[in-house]
Amino acid sequence: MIQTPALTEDQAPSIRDQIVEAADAHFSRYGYAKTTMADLARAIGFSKAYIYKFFDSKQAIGEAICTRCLTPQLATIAAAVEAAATPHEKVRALFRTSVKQCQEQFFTDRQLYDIVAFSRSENWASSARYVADLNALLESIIRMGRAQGDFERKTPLDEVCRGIWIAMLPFVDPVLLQHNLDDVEDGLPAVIGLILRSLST
Amino acid sequence: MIQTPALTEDQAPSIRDQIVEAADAHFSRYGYAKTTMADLARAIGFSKAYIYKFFDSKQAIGEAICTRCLTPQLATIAAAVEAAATPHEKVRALFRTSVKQCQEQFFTDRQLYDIVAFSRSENWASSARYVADLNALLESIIRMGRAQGDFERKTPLDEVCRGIWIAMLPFVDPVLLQHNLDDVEDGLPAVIGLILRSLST
DNA sequence: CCGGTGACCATATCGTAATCTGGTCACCTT
DNA sequence: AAGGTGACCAGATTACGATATGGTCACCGG
Repeated sequence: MIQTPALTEDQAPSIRDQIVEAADAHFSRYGYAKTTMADLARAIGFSKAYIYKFFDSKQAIGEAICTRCLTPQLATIAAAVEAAATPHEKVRALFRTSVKQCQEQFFTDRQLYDIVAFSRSENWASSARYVADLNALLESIIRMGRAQGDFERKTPLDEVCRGIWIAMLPFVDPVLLQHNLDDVEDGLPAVIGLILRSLST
Repeated sequence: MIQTPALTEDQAPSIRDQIVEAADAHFSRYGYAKTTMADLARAIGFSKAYIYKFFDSKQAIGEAICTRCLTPQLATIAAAVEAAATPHEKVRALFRTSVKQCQEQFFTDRQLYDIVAFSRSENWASSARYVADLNALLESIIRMGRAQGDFERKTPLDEVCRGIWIAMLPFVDPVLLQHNLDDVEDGLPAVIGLILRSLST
């Protein structure tokens, strides 16, 4: 199956890509709500109706933008986890960089942060994937930690992951993080410490 | 200093009490926002201005109602903690009954629940006291658990309490609890278990 | 002085008519 | 058929005057 046209070396960007690019620019400048489909259409020089040949809805475009934000964040987190030596350190790295990424986006790209937060609160597919991936990563770390004998093994794996995720919610959920920004400095280490102690044998 | 008039056995309720009573009735029927000071005034048969001789603001009345809700809840929680045998059980009792109280109020007195939630989100004195009291209770339990050798003692007490509180936020904060009602059944035991494991030696 | 109030003000809230926006569809052009 | 569009619609949103509300104050009667 041919994946892309791939006719020329630096081919003209596909219409779809143009839409995403325009959406990124507009969303990050004016926000999701205040950007209209007409704005996007004008930006790419086609009619509004044409956009619907590539995206089912405005939300679908929003999800694409979210994925665009979230994918590199996930990669950074995965890299940090990779770089950490012990399972303990990996758990710490997972949550510390996860929160740091969120915070950074909050201060540099407030508009996009709001979209991501909204996406999370509405449980869009883009956010659902991100959450699922983070949880899978967490689970794999705990599995490894158990295999190496660093973590306790009595509690059901699912329950442990569930508990950790909920405990981290105030920092890991963008909507909640907004209200807890001041608590990150002191509170985050406290919760991570709590989690690490709960995992220890 | 004389605390109450205390002239007759079942004396006429003080104006202040009448106001609180009327507020309780109106708030729980129509909600905080839709109850006007004029409504309250009419209910007690005095003028609106007169209410301000007893309360500085509508919010002050709201706080009185919150305290009225929260005080018995706190008593119930304290009793449950008292009844529990071990520090482990006391921690479990603290959070289980705390959440149960919230849930019950949510289903039986939705309007009042909303006021309490609002009070919490705005950090009114009524809620601040409740939170402070719960935290003090938690701290005393952990102190006892440490003294008895049931809980680990390395981690600073403050940090432990802080971490536990934040981890429980999704269930202990009325605003968040609303969005997590479905997660209580599975999630709450998971988080409490997590906390208990983190406390163990 | 104590118990109590009507009239008043700035702001919040509401009702609603006008406008805007997401989304659809028949249809056009090449 | 493939690429593309204007015109249209129901419901969301806005603008804004009218109304309602929290709060204050000078003042009244005994």
